[in-house]
Amino acid sequence: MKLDEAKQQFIQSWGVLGSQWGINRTMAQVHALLLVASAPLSTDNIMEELSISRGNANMNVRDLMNWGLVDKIIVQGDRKEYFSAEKDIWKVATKIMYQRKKRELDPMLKVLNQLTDIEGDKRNAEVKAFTERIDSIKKFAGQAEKTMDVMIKAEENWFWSSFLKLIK
Amino acid sequence: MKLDEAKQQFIQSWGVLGSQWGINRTMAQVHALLLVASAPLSTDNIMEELSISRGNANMNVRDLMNWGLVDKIIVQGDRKEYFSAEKDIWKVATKIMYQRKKRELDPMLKVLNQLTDIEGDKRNAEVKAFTERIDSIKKFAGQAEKTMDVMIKAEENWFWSSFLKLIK
DNA sequence: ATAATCTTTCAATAAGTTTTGAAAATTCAG
DNA sequence: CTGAATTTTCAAAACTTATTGAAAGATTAT
Repeated sequence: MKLDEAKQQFIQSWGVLGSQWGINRTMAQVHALLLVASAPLSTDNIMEELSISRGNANMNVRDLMNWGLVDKIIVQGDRKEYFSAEKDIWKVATKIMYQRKKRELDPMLKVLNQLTDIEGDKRNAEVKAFTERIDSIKKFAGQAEKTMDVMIKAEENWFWSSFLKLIK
Repeated sequence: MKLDEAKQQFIQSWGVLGSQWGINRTMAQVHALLLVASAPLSTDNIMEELSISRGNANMNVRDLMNWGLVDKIIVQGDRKEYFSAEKDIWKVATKIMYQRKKRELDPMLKVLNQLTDIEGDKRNAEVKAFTERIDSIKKFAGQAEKTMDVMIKAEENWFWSSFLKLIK
């Protein structure tokens, strides 16, 4: 396989994966493009490489910057802005984890916490069953949140080496 | 808050969360409904409670059964089928993890493995940079997969107690 | 076998999401 | 300040995914 072919392949596949992940397909493609680019790219480069509109390119690059996956690069004597992706895969993963935690876990805990204090007899079987179910979900979500926090803060080697020791 | 109100609240919120997760909103609502129901429900019950069509109810219940999150219950002397959700939250979580691994991680590894063997000089800086980047992603995804496999197979107490020891 | 009851399928439609492209806003050099 | 270059916004259009509901397919009681 030729290098350019492989890059194309990677970009397309990353896009498909992204959509299976609930991440916008174009955002995933822009990310992939910047990941395998040998130098920072401008909005025009991105538009051209992915055959997408200016608005689309701009929007997705900005989302990627908000996720902390892409940085803006200023080149002296050039009006255009250039963009470059974080290349350390552990950092990429923790940043994605952080976003998913924020979008998935945190709202869940928020909702669960609003669901305490049911009116009526606490000894009533129905009330008890419901409260206990919600509590077990809450407890679980709390543990998951702690785990993700640890992973997000962890240094790569520390985390994997400890984990592998643990599961051995 | 009244019990029925709290249940409604939980169902609606679980649905919203589901869609933020890339899980079909109705599927999440059906799941939530069955999670807090005090007895198994029929398709008609589900249609009524969630104000959805028969086709929709049927389809989502079947998806939930495929995920292993819901079981069909047969009641003697009743033609209708009833449905009941897995209540053990750890089992629910591992089943969801399994589906996500299948949809997200496995295809990623498949793609990455196709991207080896780039033609041309292996000492060429561009080729080298690309290959190394793909390899680091592959290595990472492989670790993540192993970790999820461990979690999916793990018994609840074993997993949390080990993990908490680790992060302490 | 027949009819009643229930489940499944699927084409049409509705709802939701992403993309475009042109206009508005911003930035910067002279 | 002016005007060229660039980025940002956003309403409309294209595309994608979910839902409906009626018809077809199963299943069971009589």
